[in-house]
Amino acid sequence: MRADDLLTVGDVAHRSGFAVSALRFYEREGLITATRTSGGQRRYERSVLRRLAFVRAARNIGLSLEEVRQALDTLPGGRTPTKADWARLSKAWSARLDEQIRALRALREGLDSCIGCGCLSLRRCAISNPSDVAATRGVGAVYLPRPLTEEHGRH
Amino acid sequence: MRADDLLTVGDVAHRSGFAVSALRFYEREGLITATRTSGGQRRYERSVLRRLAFVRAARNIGLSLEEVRQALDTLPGGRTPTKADWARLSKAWSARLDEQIRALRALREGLDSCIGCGCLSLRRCAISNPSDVAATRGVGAVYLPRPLTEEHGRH
DNA sequence: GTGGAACCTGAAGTCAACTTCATGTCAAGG
DNA sequence: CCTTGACATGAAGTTGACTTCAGGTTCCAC
Repeated sequence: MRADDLLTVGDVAHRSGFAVSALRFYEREGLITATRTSGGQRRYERSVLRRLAFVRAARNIGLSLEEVRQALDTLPGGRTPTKADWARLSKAWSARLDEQIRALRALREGLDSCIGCGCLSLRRCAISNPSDVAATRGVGAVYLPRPLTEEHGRH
Repeated sequence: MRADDLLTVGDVAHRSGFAVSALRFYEREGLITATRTSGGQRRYERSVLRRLAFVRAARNIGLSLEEVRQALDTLPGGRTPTKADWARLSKAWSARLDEQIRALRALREGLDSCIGCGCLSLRRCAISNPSDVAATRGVGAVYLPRPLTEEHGRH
């Protein structure tokens, strides 16, 4: 960290928990931006940390990078995102999580009714037929998040 | 379908909802087996359908193919699996689903407490720190299933 | 006995989200 | 000034779960 309050990739990696390679990747994908030194090295504003916190949170909820990018794009260009911005975005996540939980419960419900019956029929078993599960609830695609990783904790 | 009750790949693909290419892949991976005609074409026993129902169900729960393979390997070699066999295998899923639901709820809980607060801090926010969420509940790795796909319905 | 759908194989491609590599440049403490 | 750790780049590799491709073979209803 240096006198002016710009951060190097190393700083940002350390403080965000993302690998340097991931930061470069995110930049290519348009999720974050950086200024450059005269020598071409990246320098980040402090606000990138919040943006990255957003990215991590969204990824944990199960959004793809593309979705994260789109969400970030709806943030007002110039100014720092406000609480209202954050609330708007996280509200959508809430519904998404509800949906995910609902889908899992439906699956669990089906499992309970299947355990011991040994049905596992391609036609009848709800566990083997998740699209039916979703369909009977009148919902379209059901998205569940990728596995939560542990890799990013204290280190 | 032919007189003897062996099924062709096409039959199995049609009735299981898996693509022919997936069936060949599963065979290479040791999830299913097939006999061959004198000409080298695959012929499946009817029981492969139940096995595939298991695969689909397990995948929906969120197991990797490797895990599915291991589970299937515990099935008794010679005889046809009984209901009890299938029940034993699917019983473990219940805990797994519970764990997944629990993890999602923890996430959702954190989200609720975050909405509107705009915290999104890398250090403080539970949504940005799922490993903490998992840790405080005293559980190890938290696995969530891959997205449920719709592709497999009527067609 | 034949036409054509269905089948065969190994190799390569796909997708997401990154990581790793090879090779070369920058920055700053001593 | 110089060393050396941090940084730069584009290209290629990784993983899981398949799909697609190219080029040939089999099956079986007519």
